[in-house]
Order: sequence, then structure tokens, then C-alpha cells
Amino acid sequence: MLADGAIRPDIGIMATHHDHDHDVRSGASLMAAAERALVGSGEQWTAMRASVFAALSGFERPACAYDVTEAVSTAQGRRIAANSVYRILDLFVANNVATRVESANAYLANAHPGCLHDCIFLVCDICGRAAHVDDDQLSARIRETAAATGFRPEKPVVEVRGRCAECA
Amino acid sequence: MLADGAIRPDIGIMATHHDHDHDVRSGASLMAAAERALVGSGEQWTAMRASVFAALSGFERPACAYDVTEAVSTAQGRRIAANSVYRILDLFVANNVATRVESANAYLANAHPGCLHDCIFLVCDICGRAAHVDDDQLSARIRETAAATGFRPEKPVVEVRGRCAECA
DNA sequence: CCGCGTGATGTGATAATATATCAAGATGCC
DNA sequence: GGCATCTTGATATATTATCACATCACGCGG
Repeated sequence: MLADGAIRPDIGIMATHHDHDHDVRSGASLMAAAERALVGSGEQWTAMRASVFAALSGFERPACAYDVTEAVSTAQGRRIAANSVYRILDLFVANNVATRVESANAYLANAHPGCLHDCIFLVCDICGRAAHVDDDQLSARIRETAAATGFRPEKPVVEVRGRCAECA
Repeated sequence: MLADGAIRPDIGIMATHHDHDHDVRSGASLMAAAERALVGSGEQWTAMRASVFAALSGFERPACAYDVTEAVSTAQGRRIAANSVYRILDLFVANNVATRVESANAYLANAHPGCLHDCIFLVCDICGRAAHVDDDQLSARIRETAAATGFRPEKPVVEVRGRCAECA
């Protein structure tokens, strides 16, 4: 479990173009929100899932499945199998409680579950941290551009690699 | 070597917002362009590299490194090691002669080497084909959005997953 | 021509990421 | 409790990617 006020996976508080409100949750509040999101989708919120979510949200940058496995194993004092973690991460992604950063083969807890966006990630090649930006207008343009060719967009993957402000 | 007129990796001829001219090359012409691009960067154009490029451009969809390895091995009648192929693919990507599709762990020959764009890929989840779109205006907005947060964009990864017109 | 330096490739091992299969356990429902 | 279903564990395997070091090929100065 992550204490309130601890470092959050959403680094930087980068400005976004939000035209609506939603809290960027942290710690216990974030866990509760994740739980609600899963339960609301008819999924169970088990001890294992809570443990994986806690581990994931304890990282300050996208974490690969094996890092999460390590963290969960440490937290539980027993060896957890990677495939269990994969299953749960997949479930999280499917329910918008976590996101997969494709260009890093890694996962990030979603700081505002229940709020649906096409996420844009700014991934720092130096420190590995990822900031997310929600720009619905830009996302819409990306989808439109794709749709204009007859393509049916389902899930835009937008990950800008580069250097974050701290590492610049 | 790929015969002129064979199926090309750029499927679909999707309309793009080009404000400048460059041919979408194919077959021998594409090979020659790739060679020029590499040689122009001070890299060698070896038989092995030609072979890898030919194999890569023979696929009609993004191909993973091991598929390329298979194809090269078949073409040469001897076993080629995957790491050699990786080395060459990395070199191709670094020199803009091929592109890596991050969300598919796969590579695609660049149909117009020498022409620098932030590529946008439309990747079909059904047939696996990828169309690329160059929309410099949209790319610029993505970079601007990233830069507005203090982030220094180096390489935007924009890959829209969905269904292509044929598979819709 | 020879030897040397450099870059490319080969060989073999291994790491890192991801999935499949089936058994066993937990949970909800009646 | 008993049954159906969902979840997790255990194990194996597949797929993707990298590393270390030997060898080869080529150009170039001597």
C-alpha cells in the first residue's frame, strides 16, 4: 500500500487540456477508485489484484511486468508467478485501471480510473519516467486523420519519446 | 530481391497530407534508394544488408525480426543468426530506411527513405497490415503539445490500432 | 606484398518479455 | 453443502532482444 503523499506515477503535473473535472488520485484514494472501477465492470477486487495494483502504483515510472512481479513477491514474502501478474495487468488495462506503454513494454497505473481518454505519454529516454497528457482535441484529430483513410481507429497509441524537463 | 509490381509494404495508398513530392518507391528502385540513404550516411551497403532489406520489403505487413531472419535464411540457403538481423534492422531504423512499429514489435521498410517524417501508422488488429500516414501538421501539433509541458520531443511514436478498411 | 586497424558478421549463450495448459483453490449462488 | 464459475498457482514453453567474443573482409600505410 502506498501512503498518501508518496511519489506518484504521474510525474510532473504537466498541464493538460481538460474540459472537465476529475481528481488525480493518489494512495488509498487511488486504490479505492481502481477498486470501484473494476467492481463497476463486474470484475472482482481480490487481494491479489489489490496487491498488484499497489505494487504498480508504487513505481514512479512505467514498470515492466517482471518488476511488478518482484515487488508483489517482496510485499507478500512469497514467490508470485509472472503469469499471474500478466493476467492481472491485462485485466487492469482492459478496464482502464492501468495503461500499457508500448514503446517501453511497461505498465503504469492510471491516476484517474473511470475517466476515459486517449492517453498521450511523454516518455523520457533518460530517466524512464512518463508523464501523461490528455488532450482530447488532439486525440480527436488523430482519430479523424486515421478515419479519413477508411481506417477504423480503436486505440491510438501515442507515446512521445524524448527528454523530460528534468533531464533536458 | 523483390520484382517491380509485387505487393508492397505500404498497403492501401491511403491519402496523406503531403506538401512536397517524393516517390513511393518499390522493388529495385526502393533497394537503390535504401542503398543511397545508407551510403549517404557513411554506412556500408553490404550483401547481408541488401539481403535483409530485400526480405523486409518482401513482407506486406510489419515483420518481426525473427520472420525476417527466416526469410533471409531461406533466401540464402543457410542459417542466419537473429542477432545479425537485429543489428542490421537497428541500423536501418537509425538511418530511416526502416521503421519499427512499437506496438507490434515489428519492422517495416520505409517506402521513401531520405524523406524525414514523424510517421503515423494505422495498424490493423485483424490482418496485421500497417498503413502509414504522414501528416506534418498533425505531427507538429503532437510535438508542440509535448514541448508545451517542458518536455523535449525526440521521436513521437504514433500508432493507431484498429481495423483497416478491408477488415472493417 | 604484408601487416594492421576497423567495421561487419558469425557463434553461442543468455536475458527479458509474454503466453499456454492444466490443476487447484476461492467465491458466489442456489 | 454442492455446483458453476472465476481466480490463482505451477510448470512449461514461446517470442523477442542483447551480449561477449571470435573470425572474416577490406582498405590503407609501410
